[in-house]
Amino acid sequence: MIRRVGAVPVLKDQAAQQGSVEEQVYSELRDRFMSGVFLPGQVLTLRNLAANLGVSPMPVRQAVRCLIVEGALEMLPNRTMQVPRMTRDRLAELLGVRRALEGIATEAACRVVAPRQILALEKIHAMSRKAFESGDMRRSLVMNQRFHFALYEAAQSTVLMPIIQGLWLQAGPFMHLALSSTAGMHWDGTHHLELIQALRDGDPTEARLAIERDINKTAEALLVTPHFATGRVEAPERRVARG
Amino acid sequence: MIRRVGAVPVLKDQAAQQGSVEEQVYSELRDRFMSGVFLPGQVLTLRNLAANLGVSPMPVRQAVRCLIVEGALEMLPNRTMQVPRMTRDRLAELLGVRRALEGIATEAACRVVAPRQILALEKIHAMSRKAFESGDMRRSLVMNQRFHFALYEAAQSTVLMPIIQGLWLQAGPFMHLALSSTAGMHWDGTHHLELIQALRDGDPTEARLAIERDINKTAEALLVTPHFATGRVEAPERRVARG
DNA sequence: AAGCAGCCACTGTGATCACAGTCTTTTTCT
DNA sequence: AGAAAAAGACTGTGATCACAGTGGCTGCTT
Repeated sequence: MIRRVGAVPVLKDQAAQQGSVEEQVYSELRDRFMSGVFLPGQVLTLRNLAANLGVSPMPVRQAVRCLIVEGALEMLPNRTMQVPRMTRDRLAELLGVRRALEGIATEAACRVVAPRQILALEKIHAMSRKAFESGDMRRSLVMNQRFHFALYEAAQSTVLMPIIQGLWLQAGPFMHLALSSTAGMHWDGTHHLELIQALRDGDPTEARLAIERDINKTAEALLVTPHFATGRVEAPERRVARG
Repeated sequence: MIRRVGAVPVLKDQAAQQGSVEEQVYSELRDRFMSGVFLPGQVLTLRNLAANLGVSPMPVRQAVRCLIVEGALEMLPNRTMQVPRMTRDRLAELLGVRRALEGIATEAACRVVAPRQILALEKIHAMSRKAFESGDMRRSLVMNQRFHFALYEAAQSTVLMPIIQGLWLQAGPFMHLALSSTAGMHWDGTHHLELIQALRDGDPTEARLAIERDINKTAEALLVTPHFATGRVEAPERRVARG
Protein backbone atom coordinates (compact mmCIF):
# COMPACT_ATOMS: atom_id res chain seq x y z
CA MET A 1 0.00 0.00 0.00
CA ILE A 2 1.19 3.44 -0.86
CA ARG A 3 1.69 5.82 1.98
CA ARG A 4 0.08 9.15 1.43
CA VAL A 5 1.32 12.42 2.85
CA GLY A 6 -0.72 13.84 5.68
CA ALA A 7 -2.50 10.57 6.24
CA VAL A 8 -2.26 7.99 8.98
CA PRO A 9 -2.08 4.55 7.36
CA VAL A 10 -3.68 2.23 9.85
CA LEU A 11 -3.91 -0.68 7.46
CA LYS A 12 -0.91 -2.95 7.61
CA ASP A 13 1.02 -2.32 4.45
CA GLN A 14 2.90 -5.57 4.57
CA ALA A 15 3.74 -6.83 1.13
CA ALA A 16 0.69 -8.24 -0.60
CA GLN A 17 -1.26 -8.54 2.63
CA GLN A 18 -4.35 -9.83 0.93
CA GLY A 19 -6.72 -8.82 -1.81
CA SER A 20 -7.87 -5.38 -2.78
CA VAL A 21 -7.80 -2.23 -0.73
CA GLU A 22 -11.57 -2.43 -0.37
CA GLU A 23 -11.29 -5.87 1.20
CA GLN A 24 -8.67 -4.65 3.63
CA VAL A 25 -10.83 -1.68 4.57
CA TYR A 26 -13.84 -3.95 4.98
CA SER A 27 -11.88 -6.33 7.17
CA GLU A 28 -10.44 -3.50 9.24
CA LEU A 29 -13.83 -1.92 9.82
CA ARG A 30 -15.30 -5.28 10.84
CA ASP A 31 -12.51 -5.68 13.37
CA ARG A 32 -13.25 -2.27 14.76
CA PHE A 33 -16.92 -3.09 15.13
CA MET A 34 -16.12 -6.34 16.88
CA SER A 35 -13.57 -4.83 19.23
CA GLY A 36 -15.63 -1.90 20.43
CA VAL A 37 -13.83 0.94 18.68
CA PHE A 38 -17.13 2.34 17.44
CA LEU A 39 -19.84 3.43 19.85
CA PRO A 40 -23.60 3.13 19.32
CA GLY A 41 -24.93 6.34 17.87
CA GLN A 42 -21.57 7.41 16.50
CA VAL A 43 -21.75 9.06 13.10
CA LEU A 44 -19.29 8.00 10.44
CA THR A 45 -18.46 9.82 7.25
CA LEU A 46 -16.80 8.43 4.16
CA ARG A 47 -14.09 11.05 3.90
CA ASN A 48 -13.17 10.91 7.58
CA LEU A 49 -12.87 7.13 7.49
CA ALA A 50 -10.86 7.32 4.30
CA ALA A 51 -8.47 9.87 5.78
CA ASN A 52 -8.23 7.85 8.98
CA LEU A 53 -7.37 4.69 7.07
CA GLY A 54 -5.06 6.46 4.67
CA VAL A 55 -6.96 5.46 1.56
CA SER A 56 -9.19 7.20 -0.93
CA PRO A 57 -12.92 7.44 -0.26
CA MET A 58 -13.68 4.98 -3.05
CA PRO A 59 -12.89 1.66 -1.34
CA VAL A 60 -14.48 2.94 1.86
CA ARG A 61 -17.75 3.58 0.05
CA GLN A 62 -18.09 -0.03 -0.98
CA ALA A 63 -17.01 -1.42 2.38
CA VAL A 64 -19.46 0.82 4.19
CA ARG A 65 -22.24 -0.16 1.81
CA CYS A 66 -21.60 -3.82 2.66
CA LEU A 67 -21.68 -3.04 6.37
CA ILE A 68 -25.04 -1.33 5.92
CA VAL A 69 -26.41 -4.40 4.14
CA GLU A 70 -25.18 -6.53 7.04
CA GLY A 71 -26.96 -4.31 9.54
CA ALA A 72 -23.73 -3.28 11.24
CA LEU A 73 -24.25 0.27 10.08
CA GLU A 74 -27.39 2.29 9.63
CA MET A 75 -28.28 4.87 7.04
CA LEU A 76 -30.44 7.70 8.30
CA PRO A 77 -32.98 9.40 6.02
CA ASN A 78 -30.50 12.28 5.87
CA ARG A 79 -28.20 9.80 4.13
CA THR A 80 -25.75 10.04 6.99
CA MET A 81 -24.40 6.82 8.44
CA GLN A 82 -24.29 5.95 12.11
CA VAL A 83 -23.65 2.84 14.11
CA PRO A 84 -27.11 1.75 15.26
CA ARG A 85 -28.34 2.38 18.75
CA MET A 86 -29.59 -0.66 20.59
CA THR A 87 -33.05 -1.22 21.99
CA ARG A 88 -34.12 -3.92 24.42
CA ASP A 89 -36.37 -5.54 21.82
CA ARG A 90 -33.71 -5.64 19.18
CA LEU A 91 -31.16 -7.07 21.58
CA ALA A 92 -33.60 -9.78 22.64
CA GLU A 93 -34.14 -10.69 19.00
CA LEU A 94 -30.42 -10.81 18.28
CA LEU A 95 -29.81 -13.06 21.26
CA GLY A 96 -32.71 -15.31 20.30
CA VAL A 97 -31.35 -15.85 16.82
CA ARG A 98 -27.88 -16.32 18.23
CA ARG A 99 -29.19 -19.02 20.55
CA ALA A 100 -30.79 -20.89 17.65
CA LEU A 101 -27.95 -20.63 15.15
CA GLU A 102 -25.03 -21.01 17.51
CA GLY A 103 -26.81 -24.00 18.97
CA ILE A 104 -26.94 -25.62 15.54
CA ALA A 105 -23.33 -24.70 14.84
CA THR A 106 -22.23 -26.13 18.17
CA GLU A 107 -23.95 -29.45 17.55
CA ALA A 108 -22.34 -29.67 14.12
CA ALA A 109 -18.96 -28.71 15.54
CA CYS A 110 -19.23 -31.32 18.29
CA ARG A 111 -19.59 -34.06 15.69
CA VAL A 112 -16.44 -33.20 13.75
CA VAL A 113 -14.20 -31.36 16.20
CA ALA A 114 -10.59 -32.55 16.49
CA PRO A 115 -8.72 -32.89 19.80
CA ARG A 116 -6.29 -30.23 18.63
CA GLN A 117 -9.15 -27.79 18.23
CA ILE A 118 -10.45 -28.55 21.71
CA LEU A 119 -7.03 -27.72 23.09
CA ALA A 120 -7.07 -24.46 21.16
CA LEU A 121 -10.44 -23.65 22.72
CA GLU A 122 -9.05 -24.29 26.20
CA LYS A 123 -6.15 -21.98 25.47
CA ILE A 124 -8.41 -19.19 24.28
CA HIS A 125 -10.67 -19.65 27.29
CA ALA A 126 -7.69 -19.42 29.61
CA MET A 127 -6.65 -16.11 28.03
CA SER A 128 -10.18 -14.81 28.37
CA ARG A 129 -10.26 -15.78 32.05
CA LYS A 130 -6.89 -14.18 32.68
CA ALA A 131 -7.97 -10.90 31.08
CA PHE A 132 -11.23 -11.06 33.05
CA GLU A 133 -9.49 -11.52 36.39
CA SER A 134 -7.07 -8.69 35.70
CA GLY A 135 -10.04 -6.43 35.05
CA ASP A 136 -9.34 -5.98 31.33
CA MET A 137 -12.94 -6.43 30.23
CA ARG A 138 -12.25 -5.19 26.72
CA ARG A 139 -9.71 -7.91 26.12
CA SER A 140 -11.84 -10.49 27.87
CA LEU A 141 -14.71 -9.73 25.52
CA VAL A 142 -12.51 -10.04 22.45
CA MET A 143 -11.16 -13.37 23.64
CA ASN A 144 -14.68 -14.57 24.39
CA GLN A 145 -15.60 -13.73 20.83
CA ARG A 146 -12.58 -15.62 19.53
CA PHE A 147 -13.65 -18.59 21.64
CA HIS A 148 -17.09 -18.72 20.06
CA PHE A 149 -15.79 -18.29 16.54
CA ALA A 150 -13.10 -20.91 16.99
CA LEU A 151 -15.87 -23.29 18.04
CA TYR A 152 -18.15 -22.53 15.09
CA GLU A 153 -15.25 -22.64 12.66
CA ALA A 154 -14.90 -26.30 13.56
CA ALA A 155 -18.37 -26.87 12.13
CA GLN A 156 -17.04 -25.77 8.74
CA SER A 157 -20.36 -24.34 7.64
CA THR A 158 -20.14 -21.71 4.91
CA VAL A 159 -23.80 -20.94 5.53
CA LEU A 160 -23.90 -20.50 9.30
CA MET A 161 -20.59 -18.75 9.84
CA PRO A 162 -21.30 -15.54 7.89
CA ILE A 163 -24.72 -15.20 9.50
CA ILE A 164 -23.37 -15.64 13.02
CA GLN A 165 -20.59 -13.16 12.29
CA GLY A 166 -23.24 -10.73 11.11
CA LEU A 167 -25.10 -11.11 14.40
CA TRP A 168 -21.98 -10.40 16.43
CA LEU A 169 -21.23 -7.48 14.15
CA GLN A 170 -24.61 -5.97 14.92
CA ALA A 171 -24.31 -6.50 18.65
CA GLY A 172 -20.59 -5.67 18.88
CA PRO A 173 -20.62 -1.93 19.59
CA PHE A 174 -23.38 -2.27 22.20
CA MET A 175 -21.78 -5.25 23.92
CA HIS A 176 -18.54 -3.39 24.41
CA LEU A 177 -20.33 -0.28 25.59
CA ALA A 178 -22.41 -2.25 28.07
CA LEU A 179 -19.89 -4.79 29.35
CA SER A 180 -16.60 -2.91 29.32
CA SER A 181 -17.62 -1.30 32.56
CA THR A 182 -18.03 -3.13 35.83
CA ALA A 183 -21.44 -4.30 34.62
CA GLY A 184 -19.67 -7.08 32.76
CA MET A 185 -18.29 -8.48 35.98
CA HIS A 186 -21.24 -10.81 36.39
CA TRP A 187 -19.99 -12.94 33.55
CA ASP A 188 -17.69 -15.87 34.09
CA GLY A 189 -16.69 -18.60 31.73
CA THR A 190 -18.27 -21.47 33.61
CA HIS A 191 -20.35 -22.55 30.65
CA HIS A 192 -17.29 -22.55 28.42
CA LEU A 193 -15.81 -25.27 30.58
CA GLU A 194 -19.06 -27.24 30.42
CA LEU A 195 -18.95 -26.89 26.66
CA ILE A 196 -15.40 -28.17 26.43
CA GLN A 197 -16.33 -31.16 28.54
CA ALA A 198 -19.29 -31.90 26.28
CA LEU A 199 -17.01 -31.72 23.24
CA ARG A 200 -14.67 -34.23 24.89
CA ASP A 201 -17.61 -36.51 25.67
CA GLY A 202 -18.87 -36.16 22.11
CA ASP A 203 -22.27 -35.13 23.40
CA PRO A 204 -23.80 -32.68 20.87
CA THR A 205 -26.98 -32.11 22.86
CA GLU A 206 -25.10 -31.20 26.04
CA ALA A 207 -22.72 -29.00 24.02
CA ARG A 208 -25.68 -27.17 22.57
CA LEU A 209 -27.21 -26.68 26.00
CA ALA A 210 -23.92 -25.33 27.33
CA ILE A 211 -23.73 -22.73 24.57
CA GLU A 212 -27.35 -21.80 25.15
CA ARG A 213 -26.64 -21.31 28.85
CA ASP A 214 -23.65 -19.16 27.98
CA ILE A 215 -25.75 -16.97 25.69
CA ASN A 216 -28.46 -16.73 28.32
CA LYS A 217 -25.89 -15.61 30.86
CA THR A 218 -24.69 -12.93 28.46
CA ALA A 219 -28.29 -11.91 27.89
CA GLU A 220 -28.85 -11.46 31.63
CA ALA A 221 -25.78 -9.28 31.93
CA LEU A 222 -26.76 -7.19 28.91
CA LEU A 223 -30.43 -6.67 29.64
CA VAL A 224 -29.80 -5.05 33.03
CA THR A 225 -27.45 -2.37 31.72
CA PRO A 226 -28.71 1.21 31.44
CA HIS A 227 -27.09 1.76 28.06
CA PHE A 228 -30.11 1.31 25.82
CA ALA A 229 -31.13 3.90 23.30
CA THR A 230 -32.77 6.96 24.78
CA GLY A 231 -33.58 10.33 23.31
CA ARG A 232 -30.22 11.89 23.93
CA VAL A 233 -27.11 11.39 21.88
CA GLU A 234 -24.79 8.81 23.37
CA ALA A 235 -21.73 9.32 21.23
CA PRO A 236 -21.50 12.54 19.27
CA GLU A 237 -19.43 12.54 16.13
CA ARG A 238 -15.74 12.69 16.78
CA ARG A 239 -14.66 15.27 14.24
CA VAL A 240 -11.18 15.28 12.85
CA ALA A 241 -9.12 18.41 12.49
CA ARG A 242 -9.80 20.32 9.33
CA GLY A 243 -7.84 22.66 7.16
CA MET B 1 -33.71 8.42 -14.18
CA ILE B 2 -32.05 9.68 -17.28
CA ARG B 3 -32.34 7.56 -20.35
CA ARG B 4 -29.07 6.96 -22.08
CA VAL B 5 -28.66 6.44 -25.80
CA GLY B 6 -27.89 2.93 -26.87
CA ALA B 7 -28.97 1.46 -23.56
CA VAL B 8 -31.98 -0.53 -22.48
CA PRO B 9 -33.32 0.98 -19.27
CA VAL B 10 -34.91 -1.85 -17.38
CA LEU B 11 -35.28 0.06 -14.14
CA LYS B 12 -38.60 1.79 -13.80
CA ASP B 13 -37.90 5.44 -14.29
CA GLN B 14 -41.06 6.62 -12.61
CA ALA B 15 -40.62 9.93 -10.93
CA ALA B 16 -38.57 9.61 -7.75
CA GLN B 17 -39.15 5.87 -7.55
CA GLN B 18 -37.05 5.46 -4.45
CA GLY B 19 -33.57 6.22 -3.24
CA SER B 20 -30.38 6.21 -5.20
CA VAL B 21 -29.60 4.45 -8.43
CA GLU B 22 -27.47 1.97 -6.54
CA GLU B 23 -30.42 1.00 -4.36
CA GLN B 24 -32.60 0.50 -7.41
CA VAL B 25 -29.94 -1.64 -9.05
CA TYR B 26 -29.51 -3.64 -5.85
CA SER B 27 -33.25 -4.15 -5.55
CA GLU B 28 -33.56 -5.12 -9.21
CA LEU B 29 -30.73 -7.64 -9.02
CA ARG B 30 -32.24 -9.18 -5.88
CA ASP B 31 -35.53 -9.60 -7.69
CA ARG B 32 -33.74 -11.29 -10.56
CA PHE B 33 -32.04 -13.71 -8.19
CA MET B 34 -35.30 -14.52 -6.48
CA SER B 35 -37.23 -15.00 -9.71
CA GLY B 36 -34.80 -17.31 -11.43
CA VAL B 37 -33.45 -14.97 -14.08
CA PHE B 38 -29.90 -15.95 -13.21
CA LEU B 39 -28.69 -19.52 -13.49
CA PRO B 40 -26.18 -21.28 -11.23
CA GLY B 41 -22.73 -21.01 -12.75
CA GLN B 42 -23.60 -17.99 -14.84
CA VAL B 43 -20.84 -15.40 -15.05
CA LEU B 44 -21.73 -11.77 -14.57
CA THR B 45 -19.64 -8.75 -15.45
CA LEU B 46 -20.00 -5.21 -14.20
CA ARG B 47 -20.12 -3.53 -17.56
CA ASN B 48 -22.61 -5.97 -19.05
CA LEU B 49 -24.94 -5.60 -16.11
CA ALA B 50 -24.57 -1.83 -16.26
CA ALA B 51 -25.36 -1.76 -19.97
CA ASN B 52 -28.27 -4.13 -19.43
CA LEU B 53 -29.74 -1.94 -16.70
CA GLY B 54 -29.02 1.26 -18.53
CA VAL B 55 -26.82 2.76 -15.83
CA SER B 56 -23.14 3.41 -15.36
CA PRO B 57 -20.91 0.67 -13.92
CA MET B 58 -20.48 2.59 -10.68
CA PRO B 59 -23.78 1.81 -8.90
CA VAL B 60 -23.56 -1.76 -10.16
CA ARG B 61 -20.19 -2.22 -8.50
CA GLN B 62 -21.55 -1.43 -5.09
CA ALA B 63 -24.72 -3.47 -5.53
CA VAL B 64 -22.72 -6.48 -6.72
CA ARG B 65 -20.33 -6.10 -3.82
CA CYS B 66 -23.26 -6.26 -1.42
CA LEU B 67 -24.60 -9.36 -3.16
CA ILE B 68 -21.21 -11.02 -2.75
CA VAL B 69 -21.24 -10.25 0.97
CA GLU B 70 -24.69 -11.78 1.21
CA GLY B 71 -23.50 -14.96 -0.49
CA ALA B 72 -25.82 -14.51 -3.46
CA LEU B 73 -22.84 -14.01 -5.71
CA GLU B 74 -19.42 -15.57 -5.66
CA MET B 75 -16.06 -14.09 -6.52
CA LEU B 76 -13.65 -16.48 -8.18
CA PRO B 77 -9.89 -16.19 -7.61
CA ASN B 78 -9.76 -14.73 -11.12
CA ARG B 79 -11.82 -11.88 -9.69
CA THR B 80 -14.68 -12.78 -11.98
CA MET B 81 -18.13 -13.08 -10.48
CA GLN B 82 -20.53 -15.92 -10.95
CA VAL B 83 -23.75 -17.04 -9.37
CA PRO B 84 -22.70 -19.96 -7.12
CA ARG B 85 -23.26 -23.54 -8.10
CA MET B 86 -25.16 -25.62 -5.57
CA THR B 87 -23.97 -28.74 -3.84
CA ARG B 88 -26.04 -31.21 -1.87
CA ASP B 89 -24.26 -30.35 1.37
CA ARG B 90 -24.72 -26.65 0.93
CA LEU B 91 -28.39 -27.05 0.09
CA ALA B 92 -28.94 -29.20 3.16
CA GLU B 93 -27.32 -26.53 5.30
CA LEU B 94 -29.41 -23.77 3.77
CA LEU B 95 -32.59 -25.72 4.36
CA GLY B 96 -31.57 -26.54 7.92
CA VAL B 97 -31.04 -22.90 8.77
CA ARG B 98 -34.25 -22.00 6.98
CA ARG B 99 -36.12 -24.52 9.12
CA ALA B 100 -34.75 -23.00 12.33
CA LEU B 101 -35.19 -19.33 11.48
CA GLU B 102 -38.46 -19.51 9.60
CA GLY B 103 -39.78 -21.60 12.46
CA ILE B 104 -38.96 -18.82 14.89
CA ALA B 105 -40.39 -16.18 12.56
CA THR B 106 -43.58 -18.19 12.14
CA GLU B 107 -44.10 -18.54 15.87
CA ALA B 108 -43.58 -14.81 16.32
CA ALA B 109 -45.90 -14.02 13.42
CA CYS B 110 -48.59 -16.29 14.80
CA ARG B 111 -48.70 -14.26 18.01
CA VAL B 112 -49.25 -10.89 16.36
CA VAL B 113 -50.82 -11.65 12.99
CA ALA B 114 -53.98 -9.73 12.06
CA PRO B 115 -57.03 -11.31 10.38
CA ARG B 116 -56.45 -9.06 7.37
CA GLN B 117 -52.98 -10.55 6.95
CA ILE B 118 -54.33 -14.09 7.12
CA LEU B 119 -56.72 -13.24 4.33
CA ALA B 120 -53.83 -11.86 2.30
CA LEU B 121 -51.96 -15.12 2.83
CA GLU B 122 -54.95 -17.10 1.58
CA LYS B 123 -55.12 -14.94 -1.50
CA ILE B 124 -51.43 -15.42 -2.28
CA HIS B 125 -51.75 -19.14 -1.70
CA ALA B 126 -54.68 -19.30 -4.11
CA MET B 127 -52.61 -17.57 -6.79
CA SER B 128 -49.76 -19.99 -6.20
CA ARG B 129 -52.11 -22.96 -6.52
CA LYS B 130 -53.63 -21.57 -9.69
CA ALA B 131 -50.24 -21.07 -11.30
CA PHE B 132 -49.21 -24.54 -10.16
CA GLU B 133 -52.25 -26.22 -11.70
CA SER B 134 -51.80 -24.40 -14.97
CA GLY B 135 -48.24 -25.69 -15.13
CA ASP B 136 -46.60 -22.30 -14.68
CA MET B 137 -44.01 -23.47 -12.17
CA ARG B 138 -41.99 -20.29 -12.44
CA ARG B 139 -44.91 -18.19 -11.29
CA SER B 140 -45.93 -20.74 -8.70
CA LEU B 141 -42.47 -20.54 -7.16
CA VAL B 142 -42.54 -16.75 -7.06
CA MET B 143 -45.94 -16.77 -5.40
CA ASN B 144 -44.77 -19.39 -2.91
CA GLN B 145 -41.91 -17.07 -2.01
CA ARG B 146 -44.32 -14.16 -1.60
CA PHE B 147 -46.41 -16.36 0.69
CA HIS B 148 -43.49 -17.09 3.00
CA PHE B 149 -42.32 -13.47 3.11
CA ALA B 150 -45.82 -12.16 3.75
CA LEU B 151 -45.93 -14.50 6.72
CA TYR B 152 -42.57 -13.48 8.15
CA GLU B 153 -43.29 -9.82 7.55
CA ALA B 154 -46.10 -10.17 10.06
CA ALA B 155 -43.50 -11.01 12.70
CA GLN B 156 -42.02 -7.51 12.21
CA SER B 157 -38.51 -8.63 13.05
CA THR B 158 -35.77 -6.42 11.67
CA VAL B 159 -33.27 -9.09 12.65
CA LEU B 160 -34.82 -12.23 11.19
CA MET B 161 -36.19 -10.82 7.95
CA PRO B 162 -32.91 -9.80 6.32
CA ILE B 163 -31.30 -13.12 7.23
CA ILE B 164 -34.18 -15.16 5.82
CA GLN B 165 -34.14 -13.06 2.67
CA GLY B 166 -30.44 -13.78 2.38
CA LEU B 167 -31.08 -17.51 2.58
CA TRP B 168 -33.69 -17.36 -0.18
CA LEU B 169 -31.33 -15.21 -2.20
CA GLN B 170 -28.67 -17.88 -1.99
CA ALA B 171 -31.01 -20.70 -2.87
CA GLY B 172 -33.04 -18.78 -5.46
CA PRO B 173 -31.18 -19.55 -8.68
CA PHE B 174 -30.90 -23.24 -7.86
CA MET B 175 -34.52 -23.58 -6.76
CA HIS B 176 -35.76 -22.18 -10.03
CA LEU B 177 -33.38 -24.33 -12.03
CA ALA B 178 -34.43 -27.45 -10.18
CA LEU B 179 -38.15 -26.91 -9.76
CA SER B 180 -39.15 -25.05 -12.92
CA SER B 181 -39.15 -28.35 -14.73
CA THR B 182 -41.59 -31.15 -14.03
CA ALA B 183 -39.47 -32.09 -11.02
CA GLY B 184 -41.31 -29.43 -9.06
CA MET B 185 -44.61 -31.16 -9.62
CA HIS B 186 -44.29 -33.10 -6.38
CA TRP B 187 -44.93 -29.98 -4.40
CA ASP B 188 -48.38 -28.94 -3.35
CA GLY B 189 -49.48 -26.31 -0.89
CA THR B 190 -51.06 -28.64 1.63
CA HIS B 191 -48.88 -27.40 4.45
CA HIS B 192 -49.75 -23.80 3.63
CA LEU B 193 -53.36 -24.56 4.42
CA GLU B 194 -52.35 -26.24 7.66
CA LEU B 195 -50.34 -23.13 8.50
CA ILE B 196 -53.26 -20.81 7.83
CA GLN B 197 -55.46 -22.93 10.06
CA ALA B 198 -52.86 -22.79 12.83
CA LEU B 199 -52.72 -19.00 12.49
CA ARG B 200 -56.51 -18.86 12.86
CA ASP B 201 -56.33 -21.09 15.93
CA GLY B 202 -53.57 -18.94 17.37
CA ASP B 203 -51.40 -22.03 17.84
CA PRO B 204 -47.75 -20.98 17.38
CA THR B 205 -46.35 -24.47 17.89
CA GLU B 206 -48.59 -26.00 15.25
CA ALA B 207 -47.84 -23.09 12.90
CA ARG B 208 -44.15 -23.73 13.33
CA LEU B 209 -44.59 -27.43 12.63
CA ALA B 210 -46.59 -26.66 9.49
CA ILE B 211 -43.80 -24.42 8.14
CA GLU B 212 -41.22 -27.04 9.00
CA ARG B 213 -43.22 -29.66 7.11
CA ASP B 214 -43.45 -27.30 4.16
CA ILE B 215 -39.69 -26.78 4.14
CA ASN B 216 -39.10 -30.50 4.48
CA LYS B 217 -41.36 -31.12 1.51
CA THR B 218 -39.38 -28.59 -0.51
CA ALA B 219 -36.18 -30.28 0.63
CA GLU B 220 -37.40 -33.67 -0.61
CA ALA B 221 -38.24 -32.21 -4.01
CA LEU B 222 -34.91 -30.42 -4.27
CA LEU B 223 -32.60 -33.18 -3.09
CA VAL B 224 -33.74 -35.65 -5.77
CA THR B 225 -33.03 -33.35 -8.69
CA PRO B 226 -30.00 -34.02 -10.89
CA HIS B 227 -29.05 -30.35 -11.10
CA PHE B 228 -26.26 -30.29 -8.56
CA ALA B 229 -22.85 -28.95 -9.38
CA THR B 230 -20.78 -31.26 -11.53
CA GLY B 231 -17.58 -30.70 -13.39
CA ARG B 232 -19.12 -29.34 -16.54
CA VAL B 233 -20.40 -25.85 -17.00
CA GLU B 234 -24.13 -25.57 -16.48
CA ALA B 235 -24.77 -22.10 -17.75
CA PRO B 236 -22.07 -20.53 -19.90
CA GLU B 237 -21.84 -16.78 -19.99
CA ARG B 238 -24.44 -15.16 -22.15
CA ARG B 239 -22.33 -12.65 -24.02
CA VAL B 240 -23.85 -9.50 -25.36
CA ALA B 241 -23.21 -8.21 -28.83
CA ARG B 242 -20.12 -6.10 -29.09
CA GLY B 243 -19.41 -3.12 -31.26
C1' DA C 1 -0.11 -28.71 -40.08
C1' DA C 2 1.05 -28.19 -35.17
C1' DG C 3 2.89 -25.29 -31.55
C1' DC C 4 4.19 -21.09 -29.63
C1' DA C 5 4.51 -16.17 -29.10
C1' DG C 6 2.51 -11.85 -29.22
C1' DC C 7 -1.41 -8.95 -29.51
C1' DC C 8 -5.87 -7.28 -28.28
C1' DA C 9 -10.18 -7.07 -26.03
C1' DC C 10 -11.95 -7.10 -21.54
C1' DT C 11 -11.94 -7.67 -16.63
C1' DG C 12 -12.26 -5.44 -11.78
C1' DT C 13 -10.09 -1.59 -9.09
C1' DG C 14 -8.96 3.00 -7.63
C1' DA C 15 -8.64 8.04 -8.13
C1' DT C 16 -10.47 12.28 -9.29
C1' DC C 17 -13.94 15.47 -10.47
C1' DA C 18 -18.66 17.42 -10.51
C1' DC C 19 -23.13 17.91 -8.43
C1' DA C 20 -27.15 18.38 -5.61
C1' DG C 21 -28.67 18.09 -1.35
C1' DT C 22 -28.37 19.31 4.07
C1' DC C 23 -26.82 21.55 8.08
C1' DT C 24 -24.31 25.01 10.40
C1' DT C 25 -22.75 29.40 10.79
C1' DT C 26 -22.53 34.01 9.78
C1' DT C 27 -24.41 38.15 8.28
C1' DT C 28 -27.99 41.42 7.71
C1' DC C 29 -32.32 43.58 8.49
C1' DT C 30 -36.06 44.96 11.50
C1' DA D 1 -30.91 42.16 20.55
C1' DG D 2 -33.52 38.69 18.15
C1' DA D 3 -35.04 36.60 14.02
C1' DA D 4 -34.73 35.70 9.28
C1' DA D 5 -31.94 34.98 5.32
C1' DA D 6 -27.93 33.92 2.81
C1' DA D 7 -23.46 32.12 2.38
C1' DG D 8 -20.40 28.39 3.06
C1' DA D 9 -18.63 23.93 4.45
C1' DC D 10 -19.55 19.15 4.07
C1' DT D 11 -22.29 15.22 2.97
C1' DG D 12 -23.15 10.96 -0.17
C1' DT D 13 -23.64 9.88 -5.19
C1' DG D 14 -22.48 9.16 -9.95
C1' DA D 15 -19.52 9.52 -14.08
C1' DT D 16 -15.30 9.26 -16.29
C1' DC D 17 -10.62 8.09 -16.84
C1' DA D 18 -6.40 5.34 -16.09
C1' DC D 19 -4.22 1.01 -14.97
C1' DA D 20 -2.67 -3.65 -14.19
C1' DG D 21 -3.82 -8.42 -14.73
C1' DT D 22 -6.12 -12.16 -17.34
C1' DG D 23 -7.91 -14.69 -21.14
C1' DG D 24 -8.50 -15.90 -25.67
C1' DC D 25 -7.65 -15.29 -30.38
C1' DT D 26 -4.64 -14.53 -34.36
C1' DG D 27 -0.75 -15.08 -36.97
C1' DC D 28 3.85 -16.26 -37.48
C1' DT D 29 7.45 -19.85 -37.10
C1' DT D 30 9.27 -24.44 -37.34
